Amino acid sequence: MPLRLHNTLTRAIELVTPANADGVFRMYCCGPTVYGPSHIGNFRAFVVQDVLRRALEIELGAEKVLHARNITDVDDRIIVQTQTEKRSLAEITAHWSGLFHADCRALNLLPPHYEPSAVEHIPAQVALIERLIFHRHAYRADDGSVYFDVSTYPAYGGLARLDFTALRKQTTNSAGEANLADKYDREAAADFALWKARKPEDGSNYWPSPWGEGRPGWHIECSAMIEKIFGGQTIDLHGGGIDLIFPHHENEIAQSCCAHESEPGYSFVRHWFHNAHLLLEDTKMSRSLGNLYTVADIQKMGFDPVVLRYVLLTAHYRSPLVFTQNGLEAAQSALHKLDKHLLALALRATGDAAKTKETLLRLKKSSPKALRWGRFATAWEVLTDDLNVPGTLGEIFKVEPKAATVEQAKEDLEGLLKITVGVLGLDLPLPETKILVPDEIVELAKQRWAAKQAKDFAKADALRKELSARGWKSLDRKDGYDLAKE
RNA sequence: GGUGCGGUAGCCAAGUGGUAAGGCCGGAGUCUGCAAAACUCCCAUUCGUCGGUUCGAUUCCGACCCGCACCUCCA
Repeated sequence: MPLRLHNTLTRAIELVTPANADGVFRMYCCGPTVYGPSHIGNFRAFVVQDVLRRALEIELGAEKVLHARNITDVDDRIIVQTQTEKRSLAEITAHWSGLFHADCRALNLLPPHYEPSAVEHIPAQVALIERLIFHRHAYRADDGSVYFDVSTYPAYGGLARLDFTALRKQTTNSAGEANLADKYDREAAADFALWKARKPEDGSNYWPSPWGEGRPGWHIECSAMIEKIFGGQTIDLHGGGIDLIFPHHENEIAQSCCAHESEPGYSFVRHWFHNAHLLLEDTKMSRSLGNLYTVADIQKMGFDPVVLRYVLLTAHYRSPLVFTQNGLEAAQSALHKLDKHLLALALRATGDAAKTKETLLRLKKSSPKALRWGRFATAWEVLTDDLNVPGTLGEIFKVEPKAATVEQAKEDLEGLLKITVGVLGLDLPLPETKILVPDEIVELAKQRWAAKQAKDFAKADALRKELSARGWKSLDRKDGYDLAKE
């Protein structure tokens, strides 16, 4: 079955296919604003987009997918930081984007083919704003800021399906606060900034423009970078968190469509792909609320990032997902189970325990598209229905790791690797975790093993209790033992 | 208030007009001195509530209750 996905624009499940004659699928995803650590809720979006990309590469071939994800490195909050921390914008954004990339690697995210920076695309943004002013979709305010005139784009609100006549009359926002329209020098509350005029508190963070010094507004960067990277043609898919539907993506549509109004039939994006949020105790995880966890926090809790990746995939991408410690533990156990299935199939396929590791490594290095599905074809079928990852996981576990024949084991081994590592990006098996054992624990364990060898079970049991009191346990084998934390 | 999404076992979570996938936890057993690991088996007469349509609804329709999100900082 070809891949089908929910499209926010039409609210329907649609086939995702490349529109262009070259057969290349072009996707753009809104990336992080690098003013602080990215949290695991941010990564839900990037993990989901990564699975989509991998699925597209399976379907179309890796060379037929182009993926762009921007870095927002100019923004009000970053500029405030340059002043409070007395560091340059470049210094701050380099620091946080470096950490972001490290987290991406830890989560096994494929690097995008393009990773444009907003600061590096200021001329492209200025050029786009000029086009909008030329076509009378934007106006310069007295202070030198430029705003998009929403009233010139009748289709505005189409993505979010908001009623703008009602919205304009609204005098309070969701929190019951007064509408902030008057704070800005714009003609209508719905108008949004394309260019923000320089203010004294901006420090050295301003750029020249035909309207005076200042900096670009947020929404224009994506429109400009998409234009630049993909040559102004319609792109196949645009992704982001559900919170970006309005106003960010709504505004992008308005900007890009108005800039192209001289081209009849122009469409900006064919398919809009939005994921629901990660929640913490029924509340959205967000930087402003301060209720966030980072990838580093998860590692400090003793979990490998692949466990987090699994957790982020346990709910369908359009459903909210509540993050809990319990969820991490369940994910770790489930991954362990998959790991066992993988080893069982590899052992059967190779018939030789010594060869399994080497075989697994070799298969993992090969292109996922080249691998066979075996009995995991149904898992893929389920995935193609709107990226139903929970359903896919169910299908994966339904396949008994006992293959009927060696040939089937070989095929299944490829299939299991293809779906888990190749599509879901769950890089199994789990790396063996190295644990530091205190000397006193090592000594107690030695004594216990000696007592056990001497068949002094009373002493051995007493020592096991000693170990337990210190939080450790001995896992005995025939020829020795391992130590583990209880 | 407007708009949208959702309420499925102890927890997480798919799904379908024909009688409930899967994961975690838990229980029983096999095997080991013990413990663990591993393996086998068990674990929702029921899908928020109340009505309706239907031979039949968890699945469709209506009402209601509850939760979450968005309504110009947000992945």
